[in-house]
Amino acid sequence: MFFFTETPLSRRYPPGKLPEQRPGPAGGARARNRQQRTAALCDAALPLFLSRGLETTTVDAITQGAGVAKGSFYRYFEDKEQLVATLFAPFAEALDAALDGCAEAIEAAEGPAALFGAYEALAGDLAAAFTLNPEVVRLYLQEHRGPDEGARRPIRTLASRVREGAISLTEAAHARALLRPLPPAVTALAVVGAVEAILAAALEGELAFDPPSVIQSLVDMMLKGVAAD
Amino acid sequence: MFFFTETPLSRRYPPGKLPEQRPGPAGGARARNRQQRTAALCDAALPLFLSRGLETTTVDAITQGAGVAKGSFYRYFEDKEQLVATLFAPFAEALDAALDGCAEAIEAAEGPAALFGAYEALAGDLAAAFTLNPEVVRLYLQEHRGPDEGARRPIRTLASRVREGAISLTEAAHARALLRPLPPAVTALAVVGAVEAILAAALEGELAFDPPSVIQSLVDMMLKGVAAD
DNA sequence: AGAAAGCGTGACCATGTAGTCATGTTTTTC
DNA sequence: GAAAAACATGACTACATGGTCACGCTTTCT
Repeated sequence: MFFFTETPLSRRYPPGKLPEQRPGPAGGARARNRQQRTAALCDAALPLFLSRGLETTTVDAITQGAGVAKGSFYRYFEDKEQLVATLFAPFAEALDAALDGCAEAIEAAEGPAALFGAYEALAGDLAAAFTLNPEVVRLYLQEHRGPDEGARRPIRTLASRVREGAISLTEAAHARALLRPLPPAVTALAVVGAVEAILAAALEGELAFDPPSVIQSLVDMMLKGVAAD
Repeated sequence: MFFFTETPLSRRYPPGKLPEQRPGPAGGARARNRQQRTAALCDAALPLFLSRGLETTTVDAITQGAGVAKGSFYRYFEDKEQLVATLFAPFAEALDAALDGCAEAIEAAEGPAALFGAYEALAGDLAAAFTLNPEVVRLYLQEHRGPDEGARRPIRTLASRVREGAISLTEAAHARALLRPLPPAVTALAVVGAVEAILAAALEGELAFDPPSVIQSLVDMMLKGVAAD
């Protein structure tokens, strides 16, 4: 029954940097240790990124937080950018899966009911991805419009995928006459922006409503604003 | 006719730091010089903030960009935070005026037509404020969700005012039964988020439509989604 | 006019940071 | 079991940055 006790794959951080000649056997001491150290560094970095900002957080602060020596950081990561990429990898993977799944479901859908079902499934998948590690989502919301430089690059890449995915799904809905005759890009970006703003406020504890009722209101509002009659 | 050649007051940066004993006569050499230097530093800082980020931009880079010695920065500003506050002052002033004006117009409004007029006027005022200095708006969009620390503090303060203003205006509309029965805070934040997302995309040149048609689509979408039938 | 305050400059200092490396230990591989 | 590779550590280097300051010039004020 070991597979029940394993962390779900999508929560696991991938390795950042691998040794050339002797990475060690899978499941061996080195692999286990690598996983543990990688996770310790990422988990120590995340709250620091949130409280001080991505660029102003130092490698020293991260290693101190993780309780390891500075040299260890550079054994497991090339630099801060690679750590950030690692930190976002599980979320990025879940997001891609959700977007791809929705695109396929739309492709296969026959009637409007199946189409709405595809979007509903997407919303559910996204909610699950957010719940996986909400702090990572907070970091995304905090940094995703900053300059595409250095450690922020992986976040900007993710932001591009979000925008492009939203636009392409909106175009699919538009092509099936599910939406009012507005430019799909405008519709998509407005919806993404609205969701992100609500999400940011909710994650900061600035919304005095329980999540289900907020989601209900948001979906209601967006359908009215965006969907064809 | 000198008042026609003056820069509009709202475009002028206020002084950052003032000398204690001899600030000099208004309109005198010192006042003129102070204005010029303050503006040069702010104008040099803005593009650097946009390309490198607020926190990673150094005082050295700013003074080099402005073509002045480092010591001059510290004569006119306490630190980077005060420069940022100065940079946003004209925009913050215009925003406050627009919000206050709208609140007053709502207070005085008798019928729904006057209310919609108030919101239209707000939209116009905001558009004017954005046009005043779009790069400042870009910087706001880039940084407004970062940690409320150091140089970013003035931007976070502005962001709070935006949120609070939007919520309070939405509550006013809600109280007059202009909106569908959704929580005003959710409605307000969603609208602000949608506008900000579209604005960000437009300012980055990522929207292949002319501004008027985008605004038309956005208003259309939001009214349908938010307004009572 | 002359004293006092403000201004402009860039060298300078103290501090903090990214990244390296020599050393000793553990794991892998054969 | 022994050689080679990987690992953990923290001192160390090289450099960048925030902020200061002494000096010479300009403006203000009386």
